[in-house]
Amino acid sequence: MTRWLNDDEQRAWRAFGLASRLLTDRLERDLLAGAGMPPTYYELLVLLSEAPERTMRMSELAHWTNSKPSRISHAVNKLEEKGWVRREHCVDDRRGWLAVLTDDGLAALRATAPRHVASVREHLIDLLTPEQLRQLEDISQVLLDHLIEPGGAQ
Amino acid sequence: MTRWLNDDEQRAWRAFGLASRLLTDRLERDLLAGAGMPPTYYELLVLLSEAPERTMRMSELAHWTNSKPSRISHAVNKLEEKGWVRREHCVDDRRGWLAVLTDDGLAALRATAPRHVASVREHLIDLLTPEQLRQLEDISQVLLDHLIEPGGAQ
DNA sequence: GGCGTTTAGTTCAGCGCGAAACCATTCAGT
DNA sequence: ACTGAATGGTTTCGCGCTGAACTAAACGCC
Repeated sequence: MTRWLNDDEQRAWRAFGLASRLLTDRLERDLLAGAGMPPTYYELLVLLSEAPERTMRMSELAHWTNSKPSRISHAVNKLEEKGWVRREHCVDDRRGWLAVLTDDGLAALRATAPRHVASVREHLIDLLTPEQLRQLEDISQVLLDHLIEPGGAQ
Repeated sequence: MTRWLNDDEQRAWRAFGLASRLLTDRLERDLLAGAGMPPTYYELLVLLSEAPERTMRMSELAHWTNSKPSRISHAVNKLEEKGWVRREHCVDDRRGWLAVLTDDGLAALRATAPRHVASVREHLIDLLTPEQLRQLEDISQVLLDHLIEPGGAQ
């Protein structure tokens, strides 16, 4: 009844599972060592830095990071403590809050980015041929089309 | 000075990063719903079930899961509470402990496996062509050769 | 044999996260 | 205008994990 994995499938799945876990761990360690923050926080700073006015609604941050509101709330708290982000009341909807990237936050991001990019290069990009990189993108896109929830994350 | 990512690299990296995170999350949710345990615990049961006498040293478990001793210690505690694993003193080295998969543990694993395999199929294997699956394995292997620490996990 | 060093494993404090309960504001239907 | 439902965020609690400090047993070397 159960369609078990054959040898090829087994090997591919195990290799992929382990590789993506190790890569994630490694990038996390590098970023933590270099920037004192986890990748998820870094991602928030990147999003804010690319947004108009360096500002985003909490719910937008949750949406674009495919995560739950509570995570954003926790994260923005921590980033606020570090002085990298500040909250502002939302004018047109008094339930909402805006997260604003501060100058210090932008500086921290700029100081960190080179090391992070170098890490991504070292442990992923530069290991693969351009052809493999294209294959990886195609494969990832297939997974994303399947996995992304229609309305984004809640 | 910094070699920034070009567009192709950027897209590949972002797609891969997000896809592997979403896949991990999804498999975790499925497994948690179906078996009441996180994937990491499941992995331990699998390892034990394949080991001679359904038995392994704590340090071996740590080695093969590429993880730290403290994680194994916590995990085996929890699995012991559930009655799926029990500890036995190691005879030839009285510092060490053996983790033994109980009959209940094996039963729990067997009851869970089909749903887990179905989940892996649904969200990964069956989405890809055999060609893509082979590419994914090759790519993963490149990463593993680079990332695996010579002596296993520390 | 005795003593410092290494090794196996546990414990404790703290982190990032999710689920669920909760509060405040806004919206929809009448 | 009023009331019930939906929405935006926060808070509390518990989980799995890590790093560091710690205990106990084994090893190396004289």
